Amino acid sequence: MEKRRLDRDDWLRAARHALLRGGPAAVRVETLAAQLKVTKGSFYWHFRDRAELLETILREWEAETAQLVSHVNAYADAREGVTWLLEEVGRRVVVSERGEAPSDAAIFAWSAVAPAVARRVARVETERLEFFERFTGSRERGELAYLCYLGFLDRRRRVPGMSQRFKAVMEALLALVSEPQLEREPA
Amino acid sequence: MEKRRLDRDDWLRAARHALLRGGPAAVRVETLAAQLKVTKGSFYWHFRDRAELLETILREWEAETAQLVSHVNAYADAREGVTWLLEEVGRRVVVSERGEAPSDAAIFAWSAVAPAVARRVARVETERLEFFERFTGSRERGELAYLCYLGFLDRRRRVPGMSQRFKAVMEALLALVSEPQLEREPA
DNA sequence: GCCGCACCATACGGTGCCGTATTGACTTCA
DNA sequence: TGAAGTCAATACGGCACCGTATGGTGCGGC
Repeated sequence: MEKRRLDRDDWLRAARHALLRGGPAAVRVETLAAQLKVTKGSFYWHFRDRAELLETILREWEAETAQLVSHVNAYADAREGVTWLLEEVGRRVVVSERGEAPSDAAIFAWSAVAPAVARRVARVETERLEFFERFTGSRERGELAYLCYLGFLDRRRRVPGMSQRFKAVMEALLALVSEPQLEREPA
Repeated sequence: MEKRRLDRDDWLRAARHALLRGGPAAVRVETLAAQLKVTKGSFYWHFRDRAELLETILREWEAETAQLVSHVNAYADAREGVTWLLEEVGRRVVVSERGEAPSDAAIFAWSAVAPAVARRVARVETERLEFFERFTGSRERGELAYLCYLGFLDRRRRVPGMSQRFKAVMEALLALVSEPQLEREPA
């Protein structure tokens, strides 16, 4: 039944899932081993130690998100880029819940309790913010849009079925930040 | 030097701070004891166990936030309520970093890794959302505004000095969601 | 058919943490 | 002064986890 031997990626999948659900503290070698129905003898074959496992997950995320940014920046028309981005991120929001890919939500929650991770996450975020700034034509609105995305990731964990609303919420958001700012009435 | 004897609230302060910085996994009896320069013999005088400590923090937060909501709802004019709210929350954002009061940021990060906490947080959030809905006159914009607040709490952890920008960011946000939605152009 | 490699099991020492039990010390007030 | 109450130190058993050391097992190649 099932596969008998595991590879490095089986461990990574399990670890990503644990990280998403319970944070870094839940990524424990012996617990993962139990879930995978092997002993930790297997783990220490594929990884030097627990730190290497976590570091690998973080690096994967950095690579994936960097690729995403560079891809969306390749669009001449920012609006087209956003359309593609929404589609793509919408997909990832789903697959990452299974541990198939690194997840923004997991990494952000992790960064909240690990300053070293927070610094690396912040570096990635500047690229994202620059994109949103260009898209909305305003540093201020770009930031607000991004904060909204962050809030969605957070709140989604508390609201079952919110993942399905991703596209709808994001489109409402873009409609808001794309509107030209109205003039303040002089009196 | 300093105070010699501790009371329950000394432990709570330390625990809130640890929760904010490192999440629930960082709230450890012996670690807190070391920080407070006593042994855990003291802790188990003031609390039945670790669970009671965490439960107390959560309850305090629930009580504080409920009070906040009911106070802001007492304003006949929602705009006045928001003005007060911003002032008040801006204050708390600062004091909570010292552990003096329960912090939204700490609780939310906690709820990300503890489903039982997430359920209780979600309950509180419906009240908040209802207020923002009334204020913005739109369920959609109210939600977006709240998501933005959540995002701010998250991102603030990665950006030193962002707390100072709280008021500015929130005012930009309110300006955005208060604007009457423009009509979609028919063609 | 057996050799070697890739993967896993077993067993161990070490550490950090929880919670209990017991004793000690300092304070308050009769 | 002495008894009761409050807070803290010490010492212990237990568990979960990390990482290591070493032995076991199946499978491809020769």
